[in-house]
Amino acid sequence: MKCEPSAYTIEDLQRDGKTGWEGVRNYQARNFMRDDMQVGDGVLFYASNADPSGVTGLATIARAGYPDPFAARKGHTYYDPKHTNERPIWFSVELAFVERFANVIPLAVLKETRGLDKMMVNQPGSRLSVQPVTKREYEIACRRGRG
DNA sequence: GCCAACGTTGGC
DNA sequence: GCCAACGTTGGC
Repeated sequence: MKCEPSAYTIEDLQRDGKTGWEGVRNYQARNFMRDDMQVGDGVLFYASNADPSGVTGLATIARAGYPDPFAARKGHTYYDPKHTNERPIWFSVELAFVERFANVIPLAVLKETRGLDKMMVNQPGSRLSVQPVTKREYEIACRRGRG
């Protein structure tokens, strides 16, 4: 799951312990959160538009997909008039902090790591803010992040 | 800050 | 339903 450091970081998550992941407004990313994420699933936390961009730590799914509360809040940045409580369009999950990597795994390192070549984030033009990761890729990334 | 890639919007 | 215009993402 990607986020720009100006919005939220792994340090913020460490401080908060838990956070709701609101504001995803892309249907494919929405589908991953709504349909595929289960409580206890592992999450690679990725800092985008960062220096360097890369995986900064680990989180876990603390609450599976539920309607994005801000999508129904008039006046909120994330408000969408087409979204209602009866017919929700946008979904959130809750993340819980797991671990902060001592060193960021920069994107360039992800790209050259054996076994991660098929990872979505390594495909050209891959902008989705929520992407699937295989168990194997997750484990390889963990090893890298822990040095 | 540039710009390529990509998603969304809206006129027709 | 096509597709040009436009907005956003995000690496560099």
